Amino acid sequence: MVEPIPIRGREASDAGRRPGRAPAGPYLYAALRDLIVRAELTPGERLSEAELGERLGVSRTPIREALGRLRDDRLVEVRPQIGTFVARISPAAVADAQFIREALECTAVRVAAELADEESMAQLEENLRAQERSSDRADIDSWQLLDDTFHRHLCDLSGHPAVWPVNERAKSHLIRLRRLSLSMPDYLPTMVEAHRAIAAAVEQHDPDGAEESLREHLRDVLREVPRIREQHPDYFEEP
Amino acid sequence: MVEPIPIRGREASDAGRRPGRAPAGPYLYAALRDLIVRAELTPGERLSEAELGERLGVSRTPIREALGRLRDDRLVEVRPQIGTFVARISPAAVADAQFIREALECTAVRVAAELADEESMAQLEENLRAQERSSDRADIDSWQLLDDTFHRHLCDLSGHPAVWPVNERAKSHLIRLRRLSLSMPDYLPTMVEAHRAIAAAVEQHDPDGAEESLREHLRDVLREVPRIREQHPDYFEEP
DNA sequence: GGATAAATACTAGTATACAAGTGGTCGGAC
DNA sequence: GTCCGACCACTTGTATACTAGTATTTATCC
Repeated sequence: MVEPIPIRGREASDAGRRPGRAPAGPYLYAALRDLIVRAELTPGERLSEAELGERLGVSRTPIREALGRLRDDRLVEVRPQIGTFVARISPAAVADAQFIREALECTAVRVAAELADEESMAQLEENLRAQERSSDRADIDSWQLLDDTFHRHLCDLSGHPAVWPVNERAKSHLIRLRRLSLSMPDYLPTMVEAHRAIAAAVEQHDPDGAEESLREHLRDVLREVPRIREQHPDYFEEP
Repeated sequence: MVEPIPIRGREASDAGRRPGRAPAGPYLYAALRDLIVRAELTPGERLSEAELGERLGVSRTPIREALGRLRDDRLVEVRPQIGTFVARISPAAVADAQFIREALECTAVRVAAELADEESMAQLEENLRAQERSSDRADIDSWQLLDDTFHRHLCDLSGHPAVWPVNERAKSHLIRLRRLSLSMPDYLPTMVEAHRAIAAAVEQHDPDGAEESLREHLRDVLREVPRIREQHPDYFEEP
């Protein structure tokens, strides 16, 4: 798993109290979320606050905080007295997340297409070039970060920064699926191409085109679900 | 404030350990959220984990959990070492919440208008009648609950139950404004009328009409902002 | 009386101990 | 060999004590 982290709080050793540490909770949340999204903590896997705390070099307290937020994201299920489990993929939850994501991102991208200017387009273009480089290197990790950033840019272009955090948390299930689908060959270039089509519509101040391209792109991951389910049946909830 | 609550955990007295209590966190979250929404905890007011815990008869631990979630909702601001404050109303946050709410609810109501059947319409009708009774009695508290339920029904009619919790949390700021606006006379009947128009469009399987009515209704609260700001300038963030 | 430094009270973040409940294992009875 | 009950290990939820940092108050000096 991961190493002990520089955080506020009492350290096991007394070797120098370094002031001004950030609270551990948000960091732990992001780290655990990443492990779940990348299926390093696999769906159905049991987590233990005590064990996670030991491995990450903190007490249970900030672990609980992180797990609480992950529970809000429906990425973990907490069963009192029994344990905490990485949530299995539920088709219903996936459909819900897809609905929410489409509602938020497609509404945002329409506004983005109206408001786009040279500076924002330059930002998107830079991201797309970086995506291409990651795609050329078949670097899935960095590509997924850039994918996320691309979508974030689109949302931010709407002028409503709060959209992204809401969207980000609501689409957690989809990100897991996306990551599992990225293992498949020749997938990254297709994704980059789709992103380019969206950016072109935004640049041309075409809300309808942007929305259509984005919706098509967002629905792409759903087409992979049966294949993913075949490869990883235990990742999915029992019917 | 509120009374001590029946919860799991060690009680100050040893008078009978009653098993099977629900965790306190969710209850505390809802209770504090309600107090904030109703402006009993006023914008800018300082909260103390220790004091809240004392008043509510629990330790700081579940209070921290509830405050953490309220922070996620942007209803409180946590300043380490200094204190926790009820968030003031920020016009930018209001605009963001409005955007998200419209995206989610207007998308959902379009689907609801397609899927509506007799049973769901009966449910909405029952809620509307209850709203009228509350309006006749000028009972703001019960009306607001019914208002929320009405909107929840609309979201649930989309077939995506996860929309409501996401929407509910994202629109926290708006609910505060709505509550402040409800103090104004003759407001409730106008709200009920708007709800009726939305329900009629849903019944007539008219997605465009439903969306338009709902959007108009949702934007109504924004028109009250200048007046609310005049009455309660200290509730608002400094520019 | 005003300015400055030290002391104090308070805070959130965290670690640790305690309590209630669950599930698994083991031993005894049939 | 199977079933049942007791016991134990483990869990999450919670309370309490500790830590680092901030703001206010108090004491001292000019």
